[in-house]
Amino acid sequence: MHPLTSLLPYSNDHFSPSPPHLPTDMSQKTGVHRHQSQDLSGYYSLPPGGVGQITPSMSWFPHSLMLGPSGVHPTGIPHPAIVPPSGKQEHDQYDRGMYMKPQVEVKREKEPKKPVIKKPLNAFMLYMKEMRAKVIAECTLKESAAINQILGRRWHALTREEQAKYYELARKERQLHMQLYPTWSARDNYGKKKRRKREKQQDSNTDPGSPKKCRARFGLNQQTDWCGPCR
DNA sequence: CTCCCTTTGAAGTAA
DNA sequence: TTACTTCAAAGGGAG
Repeated sequence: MHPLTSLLPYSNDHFSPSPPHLPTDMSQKTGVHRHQSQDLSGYYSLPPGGVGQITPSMSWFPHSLMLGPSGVHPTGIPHPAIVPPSGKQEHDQYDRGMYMKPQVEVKREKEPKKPVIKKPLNAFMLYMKEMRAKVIAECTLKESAAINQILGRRWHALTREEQAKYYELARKERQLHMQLYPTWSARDNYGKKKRRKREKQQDSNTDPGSPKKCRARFGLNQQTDWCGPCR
């Protein structure tokens, strides 16, 4: 289970700050302020003097300062978005506990290199995290690309209420992320991944592009052009 | 080793 | 504004 999401009391909608029928997320841009997110302290029972006091200048912080000896954030929330900057940061974070690796204590002399703070997961990503194992078990597939296609279909097959759960969860992830790293921006990770191809995703006629774009272009219903044992 | 693939959604950039 | 791009996860496959 996602160490962060496991903290989120989304088991029910009793808190439901917004109607559950939509991915209502307008609040994040319009209402919520980066330093004073009203409702979060209640959700995560942040100690007074916890993240609420994070100053913009502390947007990134050496683990030695902000994380306890066990790598736990002062709030007690082991946020998984922090990933050691060294080596590959893509396939070894979150549930492997690697984000807790005390990379500063290993090589502390050198400049403490900013820890990589990853993007918060969106609703679909959270859904994938939760359902991936189940799909793999059902389908005997292993390749993530194939699994993700199935998950994409299943995502669309969900009811609005079912999706709303993940939208709500994602909203909280973003809010928590915002509290923990007030000055973080998605821009920070731009260009961190090296891409081999892509270049120019041009020509809309000969190259249909991704299924998503293709469906959008032709107005296809995603349900229709799928078949196979894994539905 | 590292990147690609593949999905959706959030957020960034460029026009 | 609008359109396009990048990155979040994941793990087998490819280079």
